Amino acid sequence: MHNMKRKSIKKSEIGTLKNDADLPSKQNTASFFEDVHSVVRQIPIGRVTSYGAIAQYLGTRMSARMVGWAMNASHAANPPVPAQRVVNRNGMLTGKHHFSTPQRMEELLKAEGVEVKDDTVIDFKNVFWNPSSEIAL
DNA sequence: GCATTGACGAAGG
DNA sequence: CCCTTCGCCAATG
Repeated sequence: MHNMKRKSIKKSEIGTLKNDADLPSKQNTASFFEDVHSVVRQIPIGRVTSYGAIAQYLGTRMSARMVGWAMNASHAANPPVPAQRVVNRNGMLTGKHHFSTPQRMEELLKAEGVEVKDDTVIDFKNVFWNPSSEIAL
């Protein structure tokens, strides 16, 4: 989104995050959150993707851990980010504890038509959405 | 400035 | 097939 401001992530949420313009060597940090959020917002309803897939799509320059870490700030992003559609490589809802309630993530997914059992997405590979191959550049 | 942690993932045992 | 180790990069104590 052209109008997306780099402050889509509140500094208070990130902590000591400074203005990216003031950090020449780290100017990608702030935009990294935007990139992650942008990708996650493109995940179709009823589909899910993984942290690693997003990392790979954005370029192998950072690890999948940074994607998960970035998601921590997603709740403050605007427009909202459907964080429930991002699970780990096994389709497990590893980020459930970061929602309002531990069961909230599963509820959201089921409401979208994604079957979940035992904190894992059923038929994961079938509902998996790979940004690297699904997003047309 | 070093050690630990983290919504991860791949590799090795 | 389960568990441990390591790499990844930034934040935190």
